[in-house]
Amino acid sequence: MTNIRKVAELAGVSVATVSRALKSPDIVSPATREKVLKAVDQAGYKPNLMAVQFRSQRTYNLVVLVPTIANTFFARVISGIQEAAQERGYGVLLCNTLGDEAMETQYASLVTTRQADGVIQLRAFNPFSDNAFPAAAALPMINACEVLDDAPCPTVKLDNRAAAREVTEHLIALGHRRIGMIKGPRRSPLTRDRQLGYQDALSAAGIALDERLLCPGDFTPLAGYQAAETLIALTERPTAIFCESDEMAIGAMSRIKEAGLRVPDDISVAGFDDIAFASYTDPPLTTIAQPAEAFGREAVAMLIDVLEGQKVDNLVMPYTLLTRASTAPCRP
Amino acid sequence: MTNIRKVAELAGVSVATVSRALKSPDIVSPATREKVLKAVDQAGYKPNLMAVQFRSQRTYNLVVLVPTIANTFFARVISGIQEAAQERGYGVLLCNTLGDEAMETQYASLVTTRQADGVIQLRAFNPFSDNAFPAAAALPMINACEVLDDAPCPTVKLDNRAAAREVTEHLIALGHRRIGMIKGPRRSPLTRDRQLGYQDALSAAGIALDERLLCPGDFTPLAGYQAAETLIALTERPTAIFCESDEMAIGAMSRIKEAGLRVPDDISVAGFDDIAFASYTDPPLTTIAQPAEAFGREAVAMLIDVLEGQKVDNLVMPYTLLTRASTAPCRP
DNA sequence: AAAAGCAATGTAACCGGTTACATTAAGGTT
DNA sequence: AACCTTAATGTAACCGGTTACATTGCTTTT
Repeated sequence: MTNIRKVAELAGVSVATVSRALKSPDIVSPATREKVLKAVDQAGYKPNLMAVQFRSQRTYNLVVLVPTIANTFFARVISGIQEAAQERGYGVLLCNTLGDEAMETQYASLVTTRQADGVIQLRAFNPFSDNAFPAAAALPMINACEVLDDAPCPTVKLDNRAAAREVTEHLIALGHRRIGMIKGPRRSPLTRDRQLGYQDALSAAGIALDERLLCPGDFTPLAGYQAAETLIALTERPTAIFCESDEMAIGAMSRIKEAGLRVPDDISVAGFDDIAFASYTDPPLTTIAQPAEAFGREAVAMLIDVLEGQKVDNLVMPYTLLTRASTAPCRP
Repeated sequence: MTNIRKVAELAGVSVATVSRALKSPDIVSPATREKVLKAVDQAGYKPNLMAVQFRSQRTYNLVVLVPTIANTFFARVISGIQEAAQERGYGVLLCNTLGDEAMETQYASLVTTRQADGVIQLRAFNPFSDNAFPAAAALPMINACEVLDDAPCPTVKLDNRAAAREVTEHLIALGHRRIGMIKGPRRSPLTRDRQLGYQDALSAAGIALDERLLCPGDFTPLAGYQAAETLIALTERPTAIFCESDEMAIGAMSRIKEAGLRVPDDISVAGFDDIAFASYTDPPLTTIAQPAEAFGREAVAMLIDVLEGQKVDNLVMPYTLLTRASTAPCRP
């Protein structure tokens, strides 16, 4: 394989000169530069980036820990990450963790073994919390989307509590008073915040919290389907359901219709995320739009700032309530 | 940072012995091994894998070129790739190409610059076709899912022609004779094969091909929505529509209902891929199930075989027609 | 007992770049 | 003309592992 020494030989200069001609063209004479470039061309020389990286101790790779790539919201976040990383000359090492903490820890350790420069964690878990890592060293990481309360690093998130409150207020404004909620995984701070927002709206409207209206889920259509089954089986069934993800909302609508009920006539349904399918469901889904790609882009920008030693502040992203046909006035 | 020399010093042995104690424990004496392991532990030593990779000229990274990660079918394929790669000790460098050939070429060149060992291309394009690459060298690559006719590498694909024929035969068996088709991008061999299968079924049933029933699309819900608009505006509108992807089928169903028509009563709809939402649409979608994760796993296995110098054969994956409620007998 | 064989370990070259430092040559100053 | 400055280039150390080859010391063979 052609290396820098072959090129140097071909051009009749030293390897240092070749390196300089390519990296800092301004400090070699035009004539030499010309010679070197010709030799590079002739030899079909491409620098062995592994050697470059090894020398500089930078890989220009970022590890991304994603709970599940099958969720279209995360797919969009990853799109944003990938785009921004590419622009800045970084590669993206993807890890679909499925919430497996051992796997997250293992991938995060790519940073300590120098196969990656930093980590973007999209789940509320500190992959460096394992004993294997030196507690002292703050390893380069950004926690985005689903954020730890005591994250050991900068974070990018949504004001989930405010967003959930806004959806719930929308349903209350439509006259609903029995509002079910299909939640995310129990231990997630994201789920807790959204439930708090839901409760904020209820208590502001003077509606008592009914625990039976709260169903756990895991963000999949199946979970939404099953939770809806529970909710419509209640003796006093809800007239509206707020789902913590569009995927669950789609599952819930499917079950509601299967029971012979209509959306929104019998039950209004609201989701969260505004995935691509949200405007193509029947009826189109009322939901909270999150700037998914921007989440990814910002996380990359912040991580690179961290890697470059700059000070980085936490970021809160904006959201929008999109009112579509799946929510309508309550008909008693 | 602690390196192998520090460990050697601490253990009172040479660096070579440390290296051997870790890599081939059987060729050092038990006593020495013990000493070395203790020193490793004490120093908190982790090998710098960048150095290892540099030395061995293997990165244990695979580049994956995916047309769009936002498509849930590809998200599943990537899951499979990631899982298999992880098991075999490889990382996955993801590139969401959006069909941009320059980007694909750029990422593929990571192989020539030794930042990755091989490429899995999920689109019908040879990223090494650029002049920048030496034509002679067959670079390690697998072409999966959407496969080139003259792929310069092993391939994993579906028998798209047979699958499309089976869907179309299913519709014909239900009595449909005017069957619309919402296709993929014009130049894709995958689209061509599926159209051929569609035509095979038609001609076997003695139905003449009507060009007006063929609409191009790009696999997104929006494309399906728009194509359906065109189809239902025809003076003699189709009684069934075969979509080349579930995402388009979902868009199409949305437009059909918007027009006040019912699925399947007025128009049957069939998709392709069996994405997670396919069973939660209203009505649930008849479709072709593809083993998406298996595609990914097989591609990884094949690529690693290639990297290890083994001979690799092309692979054809199985499919299944899933008959759901979106297709029903034709009512004239 | 000398020779041969072998296990365990050490020495140092090596991978392919980058870069601190040394050297050379050319131009400018007094 | 001697001295200084600066630009251009060369030399070689360096990053952190791996491994071919050399060395040492012990055991076995004849």
